[in-house]
This record gives sequence, structure tokens and C-alpha cells, in this order.
Amino acid sequence: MAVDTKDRILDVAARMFHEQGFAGTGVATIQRRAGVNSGSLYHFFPSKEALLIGVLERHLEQLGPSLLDRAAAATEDPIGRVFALLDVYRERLRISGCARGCPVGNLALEVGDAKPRVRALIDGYFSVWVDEVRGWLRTAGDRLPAGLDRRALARLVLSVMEGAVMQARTAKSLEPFDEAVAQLHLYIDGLLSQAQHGAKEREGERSRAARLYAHVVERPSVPTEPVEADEPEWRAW
Amino acid sequence: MAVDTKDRILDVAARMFHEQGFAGTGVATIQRRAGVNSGSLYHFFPSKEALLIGVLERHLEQLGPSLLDRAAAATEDPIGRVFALLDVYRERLRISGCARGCPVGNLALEVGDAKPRVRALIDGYFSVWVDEVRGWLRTAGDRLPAGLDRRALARLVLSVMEGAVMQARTAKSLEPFDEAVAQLHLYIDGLLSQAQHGAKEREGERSRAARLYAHVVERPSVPTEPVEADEPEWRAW
DNA sequence: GGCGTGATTGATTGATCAATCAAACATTCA
DNA sequence: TGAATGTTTGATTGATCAATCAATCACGCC
Repeated sequence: MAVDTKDRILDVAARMFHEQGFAGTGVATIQRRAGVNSGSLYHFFPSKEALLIGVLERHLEQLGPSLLDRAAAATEDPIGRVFALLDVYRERLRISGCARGCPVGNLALEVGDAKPRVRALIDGYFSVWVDEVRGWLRTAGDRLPAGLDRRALARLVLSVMEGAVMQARTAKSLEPFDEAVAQLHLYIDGLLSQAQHGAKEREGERSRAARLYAHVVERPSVPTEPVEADEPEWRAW
Repeated sequence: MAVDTKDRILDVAARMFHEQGFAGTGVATIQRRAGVNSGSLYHFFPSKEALLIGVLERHLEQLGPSLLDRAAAATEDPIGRVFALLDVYRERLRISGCARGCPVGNLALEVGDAKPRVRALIDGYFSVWVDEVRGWLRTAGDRLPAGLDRRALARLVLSVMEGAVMQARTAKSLEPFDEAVAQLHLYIDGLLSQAQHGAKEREGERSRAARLYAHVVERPSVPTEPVEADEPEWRAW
């Protein structure tokens, strides 16, 4: 029964953190909704932050099985997988009435860098996400332009997803999400046909865009190095 | 002095809501940091939510002068303006050590639809943002493909910005932001050259991507109709 | 000088916050 | 049967929460 209780707590906490944020969720409410007494909750999670960490660790565990693998199972086509993944988020938005998108995105913006352990977990979550999509894009091989930075494109996909989810939640409508994803689709299809034409006129000149942004294309994948603030004083804007 | 006090409160509140979120910020802390007594704060803002609304109204007021207009002033080129705008956000990330990006994005994810007035304000903020960028894109005229949905592209730009800011904050690095924006740049440059070629072979066949997604291109701009949740029960994921 | 009005003060409210604790309970193995 | 370990109970802690209140202050107008 111990496992059940712990899981029940994590279920409720995950949902509430997702809907109301971390600071906006009271421990007492989690207890009540999970049918658990306060001492019992603190038996498994010695602090509220530990509870948040538990929730994030579970999100990280389930990222593969319940999200990436599902998208991968939807189709063999690596490009199709990208949009299958986006469609999972779309479906989650839909069934929740545009209330819940990515469970980690909220927390990412909320906790900032106040809690290092939490930030690291979220950073890891995004990294796994991006790496998986990058893997798919690499599988696409020469269907995509040779010089294209697969990791940067994967980052774009994640950015579009998070930003689109944000707007869909605010607008309480799937339209912003669909619009953004449709544009992403246009971009990737453009890349596909660009690579197709490039294959014919092999060794031909690189596209204007590729020339212009050669310096940002296919850079080495260095670990993200935290930057420190250098602002002397804060000014409103 | 009255105006000063109110502005001082709004300054502090805006900053703290941005950094720690709404629920994560205590009114007492705002009072202390603003050098104001509790009664004085509640004289101007009858509730914490009223304070949040005041902050958002000011963000909305300043969206034009301190953000859109600045980007528009940077260059006459409508496409250049888009990236000038993104660069403003990049600069804000940089000077804050990747702690602060869009002051509204956080609140958008946090409050959800609990407070209707707040949601409406945030929705309005995003709408103004998107409409302005759409205006620029329209100014670009036939430099962009004729069938391209300018509003959807503007939505994409906002999505990329918000999503990229989220990742930059989590990673404490500008790299994710730069990668995502670089990809967006590639897309838009592709659109530009696509329109350029299209101009030559005028009346030629539409691109494969445009054919595939014709149904999502240039749809009428309908107001966002809130969707209601239809989920019978929530399940963890 | 007296009056009115809005701004300011700061103590105080009850509620809720995260967290603690000793005691009771359940389960397992000796 | 009984000790041991792990789990659950629920009252309780002090701190902090948003919000209220009567009282005082500064300042313009008649």
C-alpha cells in the first residue's frame, strides 16, 4: 500500500502543479485530494520541494514511454514522428479544454533558477526531448539539407510547441497552436523539397539562407554553460 | 507623490511577478521593497489581483512604445523588424543572465483561466503583439509568397520567441534561443527566396508544401472562441 | 483659520502556509 | 508470540499569507 500512497500523492501533486503552479498549490490541498494525512505525505517527501522533484523525476521517467515512444510508434517516417509528437500535445490541450499543455513548461518559467536541483531536472527534460527529436531528424538523412543543424531544428520544434501551447492556453483555443504548427510544417516541407532539389543539382551553390546563416548552422553541441547576470540595476520595461 | 508611490508599487510588483510568479510573490515583500505600508498599497490596489491587473495593463501600455516601436525604429525593412524585435528579447535575456525574458509569458502559464480579467489582458497582449508583426509581414508585400498566411507566421514568431525564452531561462544560456531564432531565420529566408522565384515563374505551380497545407493557409481571422473541457476524468501522464 | 480629501501609517485580523511530532497501526520475519 | 520496521494518524507548531482598520498626515480650497 505504501507504493499506492506515494503514487497517489505524486498523481495529485503533478496535476495541481501543472494547473496552478508550484507556489500556487498548497500542500494541505494535495493531502486532502490524495486522501492522505500530512504526516504521511512528509513521510515520503520531506519537503514541498522534494515533492516537486519527485514529480519532475516522474515526468522525466514517463517522457519516453508515454510521449516520445508513442510518437515514434505512430509512424516509421521520422518527419511524421515530429508532427505525431506535436499532435500528442494538441490532443492533451483539446481534452483539457486548453488548460493543460506541457506539464514541465509551466514549472520551467515559474521556478527559474531559484532551486538548482529543479532547474537541472527541467533542463534534462528538455535535453532528452530535443535529443530524441534530433535523432529522428538525423534518421531522415539526406531527405533534409546536408548542412542543416538537426539539433537547432529540434530546438525550434520544442520552442514552437511550448510557445504555441502557451498561446492556446491563454486564448482557450486550439487555433494559435494549429497556426504555429502549420507554419512549422511549411518550413520542414520546404527543407524536404530543398534537399530534393539539392540532390539533383548536387554540388551546386548553397541556398541564400544557408549562406547567410552558415555561422549558426551545425555548430558543435556544447553543454549549456550557465551565464551570470551582469546587470548593475534593474529597470522596468 | 501619489503617482510616484503607485508607480513604485507597480515597478516592484512587475519585477517580482516576473521573477517569482504571482503566487510566489508576497504582498508584504512588495510593500517592503517599494518602501510602502500595507494600507497604502491597498489604497491604490484593493486586492492582490487588482495589483496584477495593474501590472498587466502597464505591460500592455508599454508593449508598443518600449518594444514594438523600438523594433520598428531599428530598420525600415519589415522582415528586419521581426528579428530586431526578437533581438530585444535576446538582449533582455542577456542582461538579466537569462533570468527574465517575456514578462507576460510566465503569468500566461501560471494563472491559466482562473482569473478571467487577467486571462483577457494576457490574450490582448499577445493579440497586439501578433497583429503588429502581421502588419510588418503584410508590408513585406510580394517579397513573401502570395498565399502565405501572415497572421499564422506572426503567431509562429511569437511561439518561437516564448518557447526559446523558456529554454534559455532553463538552460541559463542564450544558445537555445539563438538556435531557435536561427532556424526561424532560415524559414523566413526560404520564404523570401521562394517568393522571388515565384515571381519569375509567375502563375507556375504552387510549391509542394503550399499544396499540402493549403487548408491551413490564409484562413479568415476569427476571434478565439473559448473551448470547454470535455474530459470525464483526469489521468496522469 | 477651518474644512475636506486623498495619501499614509502600522498594528491587527483570521486564514492558510509548510512542516513537526508522538502515538497508533500494519506488516513481516524471527 | 513478539520484536522490528515501515506506514499512517491528526493535532499542533510558528511563520507567513492577503486583507482590514482606525487614526494620522499633508495639502489645496474657501
